[in-house]
Amino acid sequence: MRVNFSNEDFKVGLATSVVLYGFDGDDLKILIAEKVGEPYSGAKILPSTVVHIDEDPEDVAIELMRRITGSADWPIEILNAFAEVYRNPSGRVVNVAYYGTLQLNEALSEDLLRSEYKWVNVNDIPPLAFDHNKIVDYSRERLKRRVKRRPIGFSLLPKEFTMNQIQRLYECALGRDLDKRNFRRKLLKSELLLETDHFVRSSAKARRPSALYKFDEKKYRSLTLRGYDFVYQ
Amino acid sequence: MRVNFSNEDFKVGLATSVVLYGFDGDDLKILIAEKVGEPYSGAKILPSTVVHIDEDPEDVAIELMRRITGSADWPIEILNAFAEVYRNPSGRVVNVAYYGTLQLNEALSEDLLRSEYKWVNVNDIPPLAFDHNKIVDYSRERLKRRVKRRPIGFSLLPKEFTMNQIQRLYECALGRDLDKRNFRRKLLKSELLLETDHFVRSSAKARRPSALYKFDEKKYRSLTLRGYDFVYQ
DNA sequence: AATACTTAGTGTGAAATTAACACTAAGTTC
DNA sequence: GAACTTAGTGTTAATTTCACACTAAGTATT
Repeated sequence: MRVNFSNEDFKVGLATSVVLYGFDGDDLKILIAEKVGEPYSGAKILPSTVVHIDEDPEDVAIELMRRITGSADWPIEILNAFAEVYRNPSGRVVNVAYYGTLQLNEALSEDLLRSEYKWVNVNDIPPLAFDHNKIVDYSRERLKRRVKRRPIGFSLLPKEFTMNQIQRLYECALGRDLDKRNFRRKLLKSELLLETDHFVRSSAKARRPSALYKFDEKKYRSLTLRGYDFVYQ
Repeated sequence: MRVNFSNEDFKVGLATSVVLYGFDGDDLKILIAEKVGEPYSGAKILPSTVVHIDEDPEDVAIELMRRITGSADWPIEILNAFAEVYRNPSGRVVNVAYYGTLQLNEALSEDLLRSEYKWVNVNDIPPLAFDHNKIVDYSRERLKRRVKRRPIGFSLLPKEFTMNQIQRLYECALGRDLDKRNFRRKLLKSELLLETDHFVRSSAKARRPSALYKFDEKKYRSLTLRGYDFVYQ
């Protein structure tokens, strides 16, 4: 079998986009940017950047995430190559897309307030340039599957969280309501959660404070590495 | 956000490789080719080809499959982009890989005997050039997941097949033994199988012939389209 | 015709998991 | 201390999963 490239074949450009998920306690959100410069100036897009000829798309995606969020330590995973022939006036571009999950804390929110990035509810994604809506849809399917099989949700939660928060996160990711009692039972049985002795008021109106949990990092890591069936089909 | 390409960035080559799965009744196999021409002449590789600047990798992969097997109608699915920076002396190449499942019938086997392609047992894959072993591993994981969630296995079986054959296929794909009684029960309950009134002898020594089943195409298609939880976690 | 041989095909019960369901507990505010 | 709001808790029935071993059918051999 012969696989011969001619000079004409080396004219593709590489880009990477990242779908960055955050959870504010009520809703699952992703980061959207506004494009500057032609083509599609002013259009909404996923955070994206060029991958230069000597770069690994994953490294570039991680660096992009660091530039946006200030940290490169959020988990990131490849989604796919989006390689359809679409017209970008400058030439053909293949997009290697990633998705990541991060803890949407206040500091991060404030930093981003003064930036070109906006958190958008996943149920309310505007039309995006290129095929970026396709990438978002793809990442949501992936997140849904991951959440079912692995305790990946934790990377979206703050260090300490209430049962209601994590349940709400699962509901957002899966797109359906879950039974409170069954959810708690299932989660506690996994033994991934550690009770803390902290409590919070969930809202101004709330009377009884709710207990805060954190997760058992060691157990979490070992379960994340090997393929463990977590909660919810 | 600014995403600017310079001319220097449009120097990537695109290739596609396909992992084509076949099942001969006993073992799950994939097609391996031998590379002609530098680099890596003589090395084993996945069936691969250049994607020209104006082509969609999926179309190219389908055409490649047609060239090899004589038919473009086998199901094919994208795996991923394998985009690490590895040295191909002619330039940087990003590989968009696919996997497909086909019915390994006798006609096809004979055609391929006189070709450069060889069926290789999935448990016995030789070292391949580039990062093709990585692609194969990735495709096996994918197949494993698919087989668990969808009745995808059928595309690997002949029109009519025995319970033992389909069980063996599942065992190969999942890499573990399954209980005969439980397997049959589960599969029959799915109502995807139609009994035929045909029988075969499974081997020369076998005495009692086994019943042949086919699958209910309509039901199969509807279950394949929506996300249906099939057999085996 | 009887026997031996080989693979096909079948059922049951225990254990675990899932799913549905509604009330009491705790703490705050008025 | 009463009212309010959200937190937190148990049980039961239905379903699914898993482990396990014998009989049935047809062919070949004598």
